[in-house]
Amino acid sequence: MIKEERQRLIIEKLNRDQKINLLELSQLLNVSYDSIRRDVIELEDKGLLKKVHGGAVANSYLSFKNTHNYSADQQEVVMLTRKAQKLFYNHQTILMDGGTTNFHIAEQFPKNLEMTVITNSLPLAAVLNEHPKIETILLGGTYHKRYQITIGNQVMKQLEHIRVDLYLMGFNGLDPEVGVTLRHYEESVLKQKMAQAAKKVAICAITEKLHTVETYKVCDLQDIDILITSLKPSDVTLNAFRQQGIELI
Amino acid sequence: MIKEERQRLIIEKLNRDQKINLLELSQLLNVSYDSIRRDVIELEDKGLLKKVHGGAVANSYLSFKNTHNYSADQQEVVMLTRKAQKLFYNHQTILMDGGTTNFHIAEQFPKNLEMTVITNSLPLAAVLNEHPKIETILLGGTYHKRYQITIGNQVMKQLEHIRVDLYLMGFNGLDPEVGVTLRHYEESVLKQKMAQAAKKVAICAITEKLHTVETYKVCDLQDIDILITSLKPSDVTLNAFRQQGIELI
DNA sequence: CTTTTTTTTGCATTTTTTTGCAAAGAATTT
DNA sequence: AAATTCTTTGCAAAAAAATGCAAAAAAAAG
Repeated sequence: MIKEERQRLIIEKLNRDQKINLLELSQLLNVSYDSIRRDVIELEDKGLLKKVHGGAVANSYLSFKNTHNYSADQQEVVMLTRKAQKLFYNHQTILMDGGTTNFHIAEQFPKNLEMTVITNSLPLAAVLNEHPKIETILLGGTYHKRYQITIGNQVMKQLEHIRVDLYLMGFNGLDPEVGVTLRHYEESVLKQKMAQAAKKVAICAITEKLHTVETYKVCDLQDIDILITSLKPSDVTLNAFRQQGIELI
Repeated sequence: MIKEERQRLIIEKLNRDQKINLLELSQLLNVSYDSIRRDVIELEDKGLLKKVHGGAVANSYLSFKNTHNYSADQQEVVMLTRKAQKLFYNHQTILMDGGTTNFHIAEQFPKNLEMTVITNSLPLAAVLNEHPKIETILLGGTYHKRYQITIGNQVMKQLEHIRVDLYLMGFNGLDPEVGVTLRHYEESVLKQKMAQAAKKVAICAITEKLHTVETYKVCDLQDIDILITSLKPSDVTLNAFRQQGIELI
């Protein structure tokens, strides 16, 4: 039995039962315990499950948001959020705003990461509850019910007193010509201010958002320092970004 | 059976029954009492439930609203939150902090109530999502994971620029002699500031909290303007409050 | 078709985690 | 205040994980 087949079976069983037991599985598939364990390690690296003592569980096992319907895009998001983890290390202070991508990145922070996160997103603050070593600071302001973030003058004011190592910017569209664009005006202004408060600006772009242009412009390409993408380094699309001296991950 | 599976089953049972008993559960799952207890401790650390003597109860607002078998306490809360609705009318600006009582009061706001609510509680902001005509303003600051509120200097600063019609204060203990007391120091200071920012201060006290004294004092009885209680107006306990000119509901 | 290189696999050893137990200490009830 | 019930703590046995190593299998190179 080849490795790929085993791993496929593991994922299938995991989807059925929501959990697997290593010993049981090794007997079922008639391979050594170690092989199964190594398979599970690989699958965890791919972000397809979560390893626990004695077995593995589906990724969203104990979380509130297991209602998230995983689409075809999901695979790319998982990969991107895993890549994004390279940006974070202990004793940093970072700024993160709303958006599902940022939410997923925060979800995957290592449990022992010691960091300060400043945000205007309530779901983000909620998810950071799971990370005891992360200090969360919430920017106060008018609460926007749909996006579940705070916006407005008060947020802007607080940003004036803030200087962070990194700003992880959520956005709607990214285009080599136009720059970063957004659907919501108030947010676009806010994000400009946030970018000014950070030493470096990073964005995490699923392929779908590349070459997309929305109504309100946030900033030019040159204002971005780091781009996380799932495209291969050889992809011609990335040349424009490279010319601007943007670090690619 | 792996730990994660047990923990999932605990959470599931908890969501069904609203409470669990450790001994019963250890027999049901056929593991030692200690294992269950350790699971419950872990789950409490993750904020998924609250440990009590001999068992655990569902943690928050997330679940206990859709249950029908309210305990005696809960029935009182329901009655009190109904009474509290008299305090609110259109075009007011009110200040509300954290705590389950305030949460339940906000839940029961009429859907057409037009009001501005300023709060430092994330669950409160979340529940006000259901009330389209209420404008929510969130006070920013350091996020306290356990209480799910913002605290600290930044909150204090924002309060300096605020003047509201009513402050609905959450608290732990109320005593005619000592005044209003709290378990958490930082919060007690914050509440003092909040009281100063309001024209009137109201508190909503279940009978259990009357004559309870906690570690940190927030304010004297005379700083309270309105008390919502389920005691009958004839109750002698209330005389002390009446003498201070506190309006009783 | 060999030989070399790489990958995969199973096994033994060490290290870590989990688990159940018992005794001591708190809290709750009677 | 005594009795009961539950918690906490330390400990040791058991279970599982990580690590290093060598044989087997597969892939690549010659």
